[in-house]
Amino acid sequence: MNPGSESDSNASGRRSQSAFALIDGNSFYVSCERVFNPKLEGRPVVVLSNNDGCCVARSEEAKALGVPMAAPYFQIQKDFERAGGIAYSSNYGLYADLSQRMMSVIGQFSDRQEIYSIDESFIEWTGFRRFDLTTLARDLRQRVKRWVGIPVGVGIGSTKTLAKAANRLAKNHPDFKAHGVCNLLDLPESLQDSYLARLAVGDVWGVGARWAQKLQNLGIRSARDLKQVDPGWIRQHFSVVLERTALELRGTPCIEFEEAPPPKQQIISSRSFGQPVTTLEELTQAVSAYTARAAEKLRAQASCTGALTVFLQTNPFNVKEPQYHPSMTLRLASPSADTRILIRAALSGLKHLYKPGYRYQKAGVMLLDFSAATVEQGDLFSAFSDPTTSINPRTDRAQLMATLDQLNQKLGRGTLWIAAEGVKQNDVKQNWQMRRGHLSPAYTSRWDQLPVVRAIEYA
DNA sequence: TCTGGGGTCCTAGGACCC
DNA sequence: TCTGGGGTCCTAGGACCC
Repeated sequence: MNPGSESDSNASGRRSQSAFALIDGNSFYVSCERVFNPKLEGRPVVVLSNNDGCCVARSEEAKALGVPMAAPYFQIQKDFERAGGIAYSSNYGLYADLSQRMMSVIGQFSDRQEIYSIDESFIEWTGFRRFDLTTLARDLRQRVKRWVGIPVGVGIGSTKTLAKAANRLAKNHPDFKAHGVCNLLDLPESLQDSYLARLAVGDVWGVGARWAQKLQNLGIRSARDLKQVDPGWIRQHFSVVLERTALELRGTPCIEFEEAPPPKQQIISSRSFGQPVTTLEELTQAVSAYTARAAEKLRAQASCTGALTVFLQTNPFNVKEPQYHPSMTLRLASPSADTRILIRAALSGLKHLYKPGYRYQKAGVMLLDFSAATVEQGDLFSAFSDPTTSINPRTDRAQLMATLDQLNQKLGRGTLWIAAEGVKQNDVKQNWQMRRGHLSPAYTSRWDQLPVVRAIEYA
């Protein structure tokens, strides 16, 4: 673009400017719980991480009570409940389902959508010149609320970072809060800047706690300050990543819009245990279950893995106990996505790592070094069929895994599993399985837990 | 007693190659 | 006294995101 061209030099240059909107669900997990439980409206509500550990979502009322993000629940439980607060265990099945519905409604408002996380989505509105984007955003909000039941905020700007900033303002700034929409493109640059000046530098997308502190020490306190610093200087003193953020604040798009997420380069499956675990037998079950989960994800993106890391961990918060945090990476003879092969490798690693006498708090597996399933490399010694049978180990294996996935998808996770994952005795949970003491029903994904509507009789 | 579970990108330094 | 230059790959660590 010519430096002197209108859209480049003109501060408010709306003419051919790109336009992005960021839409996100307000306190998303809490809002999901509220959809089917309207009694929660107006009350302090938090949703907890796995094992009912930390508060990962807070309603406005809970924030007003001073519950910090990621607060360990056991530390605040007493005060919170005394103040009328309610806590829920994470019900990911429910949140994932409502997320899909929300995303598909949002997708009706543009042909370019990037689903950025379970509760956030960018859409591109570049070239929507005949629309008033603020009005369009309000329509979007209404439709999501009416059709899905989730309240959302919308921020609009000429780059993804500015759309993020606008979204922040839409939620927190009194000028926008009422309508939940902030459209920076509608404002002259001087006014934009005065709003950016109200946004702490640490609230800018891409600026974490570390950099925020360092920036503040240098006198760069707001989004506007960061916008006005020379990007080259930022690159020198921080990194090319933060330089891009600074450029984005100036209206220069540097961050790709990704309609289709690229395949993952690594897959992790790990969990903290419901209770400390000491025996190899329990660890074997847990590691097998996590490996099965990781293998399922691997197949879902049509990859094979060439290597796998197993790790164990004692509770790092328990400083009085002896700590042990070993890991081991195993290479497979040839890339695979077969749960049985992966479990075998993981368990052989586990046997090396396991030492009795520790109270283990967490275990996990990581898959790395992926290749496409379609170009799976044969192994000279196993690729040939046993001449006495008609079994082809490679294709039959893929078919078996596909059948496993189909059944578990159709009939629910846990319909078919590898015996090494263990068997519940009389429906009693194994120690390693996570605690979920405050779980709401799977309203939308289980027949036996559908919400029931009772007729109300009027006198 | 109880403290989440995923991911990505960038950089620096060392090993190694021609 | 003088002691190449350019490249790739891998790993660890540090930052960030939700």
